[in-house]
Amino acid sequence: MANMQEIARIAGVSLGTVSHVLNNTAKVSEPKRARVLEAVQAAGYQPSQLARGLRRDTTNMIGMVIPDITNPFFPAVVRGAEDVAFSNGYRLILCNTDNDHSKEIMHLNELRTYLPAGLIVIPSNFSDLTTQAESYRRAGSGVVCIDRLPRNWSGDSVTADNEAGAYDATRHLIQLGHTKLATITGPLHLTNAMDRLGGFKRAVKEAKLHLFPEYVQETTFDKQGGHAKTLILLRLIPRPTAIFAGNDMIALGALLAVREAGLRCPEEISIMGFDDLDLAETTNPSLSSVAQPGYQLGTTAAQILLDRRDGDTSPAKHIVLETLLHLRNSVAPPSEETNGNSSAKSRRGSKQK
Amino acid sequence: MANMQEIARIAGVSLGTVSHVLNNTAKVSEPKRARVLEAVQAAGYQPSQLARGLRRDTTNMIGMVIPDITNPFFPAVVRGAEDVAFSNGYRLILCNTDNDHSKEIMHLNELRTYLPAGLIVIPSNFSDLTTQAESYRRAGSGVVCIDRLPRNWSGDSVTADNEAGAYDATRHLIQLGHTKLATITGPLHLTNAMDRLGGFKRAVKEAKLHLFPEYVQETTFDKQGGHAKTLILLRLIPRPTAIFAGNDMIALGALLAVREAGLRCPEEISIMGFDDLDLAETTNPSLSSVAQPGYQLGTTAAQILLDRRDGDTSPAKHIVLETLLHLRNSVAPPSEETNGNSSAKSRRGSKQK
DNA sequence: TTGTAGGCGTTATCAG
DNA sequence: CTGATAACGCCTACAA
Repeated sequence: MANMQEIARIAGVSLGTVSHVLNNTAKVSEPKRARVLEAVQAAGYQPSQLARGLRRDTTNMIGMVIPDITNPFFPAVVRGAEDVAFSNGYRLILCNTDNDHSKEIMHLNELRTYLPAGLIVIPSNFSDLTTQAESYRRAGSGVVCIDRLPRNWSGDSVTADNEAGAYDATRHLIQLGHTKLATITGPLHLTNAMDRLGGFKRAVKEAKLHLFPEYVQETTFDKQGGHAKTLILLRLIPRPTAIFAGNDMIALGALLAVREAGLRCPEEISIMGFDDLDLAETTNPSLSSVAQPGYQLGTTAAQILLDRRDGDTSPAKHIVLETLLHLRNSVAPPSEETNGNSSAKSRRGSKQK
Repeated sequence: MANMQEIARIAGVSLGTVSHVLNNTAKVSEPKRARVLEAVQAAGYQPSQLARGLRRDTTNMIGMVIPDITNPFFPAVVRGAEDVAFSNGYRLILCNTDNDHSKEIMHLNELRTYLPAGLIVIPSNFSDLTTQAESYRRAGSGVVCIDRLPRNWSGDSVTADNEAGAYDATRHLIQLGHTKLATITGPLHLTNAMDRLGGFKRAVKEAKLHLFPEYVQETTFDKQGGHAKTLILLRLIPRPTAIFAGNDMIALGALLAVREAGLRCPEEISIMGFDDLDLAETTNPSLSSVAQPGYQLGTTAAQILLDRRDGDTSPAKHIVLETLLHLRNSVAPPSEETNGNSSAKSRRGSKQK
């Protein structure tokens, strides 16, 4: 590859001048300017990002650390971040942590040596990233946590309104007449799982419904977990008539388990998901779910990073994006038999909807 | 961040010595060695990848250029590449092209200035990447094309056996007794779409079935395309009894269109997909599909890159991974009425399966 | 075995 | 306005 020296030679100017026209860092006479640009064009010259980064003490890379790109919720987030990054001249380095904190630390440590413009992190765990973030901040690059937050996180963050989303979804189930509501949560050391449980509980409490401890099952955010915990719920007496799943993968597992158990959804049991993945509309029955703006999670985070880089030194931002209840066919009012002990009143209430 | 100079000072040795123990590039006496290591530990030192790359003329980054991470087939590919890369100390820079060739060129040009160890590309288009690849090769880094190939590609490649996969799937439909087979292909300037059409045609021809030109519809690799083209196919007389979709997204659109048209799948029309995405098992009916090893596509490509970097100068590799027909509920023998003009013989044949 | 010094391609400072 | 020149942090001859 041609370098600046070469361009300078071709254009018949000094190396410094080339740099000046490339970076608009000083006025250069029109004729020389033109000659430089021409030489750049002719040689197909592109400045070495490596050398530039070394010299400027920062690069145009943004580190993106996520649990697993294979999890269907994350691609949209990554894409959002990449779109904003790319259109501003930044590139993404993608790292999967598999929710393994040691892997996360490795990535964080090494990424720093690239002097990235910033970092977008979906924390793998209950881990405390404060130290790491501090070290990034000292190096002049920001860190934004999204989707879920590490313990004691005081830096910039972008999350969905998990609590409100869960509350809305649960309330909807209650308004349909359900009184025996169960939930299968994600790992409760993750703030999003915890917040969703919080919203669920608030709605249940507000409706003055009794919540059996066994009606709250914790598992991993995947199909297997949803499947296993649903089988447990279905064996309970009284059996719940509605399950609020911590995310769509769990809901999918629940759907499978319900079918295996010979029950019909939504007639005998309602299932509500969270995330509103594409698959929600193609399952059978299609899945009602709380839609969360994954793409915007990514764009917002990237934008914050760029703003910070442009000198925004305002206090830490904690952006919370709204969710939206997307109703499909996996929820319905409880049937007479399955809801035997609920009052006629509440059932009538559900009919009004 | 501490640098080597600092470590040298702490350990009371010279900068060169630090480098030597870090890279095992010369024998260093045990006491000094220990002191260096200790200093490294204490300071939490990590070498600057930027400086190292500049000096070594290559970095531990691998550029990965794909159409769109949001397309459900690609995350597995990316993950495969990342896993092999990561476990060998390499990192991935992810770039989305949206099948836009100019965007692809931009990425390719800029990525080069990072001096990446190599490039994994899912070509966006019918574009000729030979020039680009040549320039990478001159810079000492390899380029591997996967999933589909650019025109005239003579470098390393990893693809699924699209032709054979499509052939197997079509043959299966034929063996079930279908004689009126249609296909909805992806963009035919993409080699994978073209190869799948090739396999389809080979099976049809081999069975001596007539193929109406209208039975071959070309569209984009997405749900909308599948939906629109299916509506066209359903209006045809005679109406096809089986549709081989170029990928699962198209198949999904087909499923939707069939349902909208008031037809039943698979009773009145069979649908076969390609990719075997996760969603294939949750659709209604679940989707029969040709499974293609996305994850392996990624791992294999990354491995080739690493082998090349380790000095493998053998001729260009063209690795073709096998596909596997995954049968579910969206295909069935044609019914009497819909297949009125097929011979009793062929139908009997299908019953034997 | 250890240290010194040159240079990778840029940017930025500072004279001219 | 323009051109030297000194870093940025590291690797690697080469010398000692």
